[in-house]
Amino acid sequence: MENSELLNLEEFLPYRLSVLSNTVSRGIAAAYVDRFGLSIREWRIIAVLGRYPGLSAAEIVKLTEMDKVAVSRAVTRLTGKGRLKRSLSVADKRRSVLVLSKEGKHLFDQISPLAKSYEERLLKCLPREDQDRLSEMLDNLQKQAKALRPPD
Amino acid sequence: MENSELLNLEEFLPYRLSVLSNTVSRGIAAAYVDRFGLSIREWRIIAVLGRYPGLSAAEIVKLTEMDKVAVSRAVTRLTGKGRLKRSLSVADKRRSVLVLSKEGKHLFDQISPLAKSYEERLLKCLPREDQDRLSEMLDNLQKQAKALRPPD
DNA sequence: ATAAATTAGTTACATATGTAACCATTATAC
DNA sequence: GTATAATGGTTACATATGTAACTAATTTAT
Repeated sequence: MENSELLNLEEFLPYRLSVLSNTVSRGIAAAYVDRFGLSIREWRIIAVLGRYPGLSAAEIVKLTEMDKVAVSRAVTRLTGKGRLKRSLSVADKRRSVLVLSKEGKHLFDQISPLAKSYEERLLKCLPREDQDRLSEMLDNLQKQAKALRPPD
Repeated sequence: MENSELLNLEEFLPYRLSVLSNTVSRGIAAAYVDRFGLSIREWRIIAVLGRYPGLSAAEIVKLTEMDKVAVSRAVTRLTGKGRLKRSLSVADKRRSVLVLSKEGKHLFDQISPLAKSYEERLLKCLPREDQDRLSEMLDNLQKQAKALRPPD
């Protein structure tokens, strides 16, 4: 066995992405989980609906790459807490139509600046041109990762 | 409220990192989870011990940013399945000394090339110089994210 | 030398998660 | 038009997970 075939975890991109993503997600979560009683996934749904009101659960799944059961459950919880309003599409009675309630919007308005502030501080470690380049690379990687993924 | 303060999820780095990391992790997991009966976290521990035999659980925690309970449990499972050998440090009887068993090594040898092959295919979407630059950026981001994280 | 604090690791509990099976509705095939 | 397939979403089950409380060993302070 060639040593070069063995994995060096510290240089392994998937591993580094995972570690970074966990560190970052927890860093942001620290700013809202306790304060607003919102899980990371719930916040993600608030955030996506804040941007795109009226999405269905399936559309949230596509946008966020979250599991559809996870979305269903988070939506149920958020609706139960009055942070989301759920109705059925007239055109297709299977589809839900999801929008933030007044309270949900308020949450979105409060957490958005916290999240953006975190991002800003995080990106301070990169020069502006690197930031743009990173953004492009992440787009490309995401497309490639999706292409490599076996069909469900 | 200025619109610029509101979050645009698609441009939000933490979100994009999370989505990418999930897509990638699942993409690789598809190659080993069913085939070798190994969870993502178990594989991560195999991988890190393949590289650094003799680590303690706490050292694995530091290296991987995994939760210490998660590590403890994965180690217990792996030991139970005969994929890991656990002994106690002579110098400090609290510390475990963890090494791959023969079977664990075999797993590491089998999965490493699969993982590396995935990484190679993933990185094909970036020119070589971008790859190097990405690597640097991820290092910087990781350091920054750790610095921003509130102390435990 | 001993009490208090720290560290390594595990356990118990409540909650979260993934998989598969399941309705209900809509689309497709014939 | 009816049977079949596909889609949106939920539920049930087994497992996985995070938090906090815990034991045991070691270190630090006095």
